[in-house]
Amino acid sequence: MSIQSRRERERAEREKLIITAARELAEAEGWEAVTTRRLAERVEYSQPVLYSHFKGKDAIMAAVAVEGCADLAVELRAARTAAPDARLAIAGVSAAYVAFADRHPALYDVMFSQAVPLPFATPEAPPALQAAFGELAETVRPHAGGDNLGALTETFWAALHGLVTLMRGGRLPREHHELRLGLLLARFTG
Amino acid sequence: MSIQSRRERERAEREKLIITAARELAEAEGWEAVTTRRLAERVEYSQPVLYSHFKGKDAIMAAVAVEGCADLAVELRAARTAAPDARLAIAGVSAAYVAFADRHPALYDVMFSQAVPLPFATPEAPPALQAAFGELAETVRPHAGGDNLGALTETFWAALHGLVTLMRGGRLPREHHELRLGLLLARFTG
DNA sequence: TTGGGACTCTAGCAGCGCTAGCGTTTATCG
DNA sequence: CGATAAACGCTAGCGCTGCTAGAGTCCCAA
Repeated sequence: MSIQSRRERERAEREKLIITAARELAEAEGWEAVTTRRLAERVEYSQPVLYSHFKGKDAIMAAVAVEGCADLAVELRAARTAAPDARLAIAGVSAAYVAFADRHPALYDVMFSQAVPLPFATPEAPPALQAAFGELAETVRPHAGGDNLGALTETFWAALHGLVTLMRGGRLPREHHELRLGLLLARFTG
Repeated sequence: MSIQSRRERERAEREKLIITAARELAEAEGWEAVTTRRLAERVEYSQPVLYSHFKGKDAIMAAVAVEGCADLAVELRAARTAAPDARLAIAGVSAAYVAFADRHPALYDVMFSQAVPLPFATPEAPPALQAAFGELAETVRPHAGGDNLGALTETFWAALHGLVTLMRGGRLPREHHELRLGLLLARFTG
């Protein structure tokens, strides 16, 4: 029994190693630089080993995305609980969200922009993902009034996401970012 | 003189043919199906001909994106001018925007999501792109109050873009779409 | 008619995601 | 302890990608 469990543990460690290596490579050089060959070389195994852990490159990206969601949830929670009132909370959480996307562009992309094989808007979505959304919802709640909290949170999230992605794609000028964020907050804290 | 101009005209026609073929292929099967080989076969020329017109696949995508912007501008203008008042105008334009993204997902992606070699948020941006943004700005203007029109338009656009992309990426449930759009409009038409 | 230049083609490079099948290493059982 | 079988990771290779060098053809001007 102990031998088998040791092998399972080693397998799990290697899987974690693959995910971490993929994330580091992506964050350092972007996802286009994450090839199965480079990834295999980095974890010091041959290419086919990757496929004994994951169905394909997409699945590796999905695993990285889940990790990213957990990290984001932690940061959003910290920003929310550190704020003295609801108004500063939504401002702080928004700033934290944008800062996360800015600090981890490749991670953010795989979480929310790229197509990855993950269930998102369903009860089967990864808990880390639901946790991140939950933090946003708790932040929005005091400003919801009579509106549907879930839908309002989704709308606010979408606005943040749009600001982040359009700016990073060069579609919006960086210089007015703070102004835009302020306008958005004004419209959602009315 | 006439011979040279004929050749230039034929060259321009072929370039247009390439762009149209790329767009049709992308709209029918997505950008991952648009390979230089398939595209060359479709226009009945060899691969290298593509590179005598465009620097690379990215440049072809950029040309398609510009075409898409022109189309979008036309549709937004139609929706805006058909509305009887400012409130219905912003609702109609928003609906037209979302409908455009829904009908032309590949086109929308290359315009606003994918990385393409185009100047966006600068005076050198393609006129078609500025026209599309201008339509949005004219729609937002009556609701701007004392706020900076450009920044407010950018913010509203970002919100629409976020709703569209998160929904199409499976991050937002489709069923609450109308509700979310309504909440957004309520917040921006105060 | 002929020389020269513009133009398009064939063929190929390096790299991609992914996998079949071989060889070694490892655990189990007589 | 020694033989057997299975688990495992490797090498090698497939079909594809974007892109390009260089050969060959065609057309226009003198």
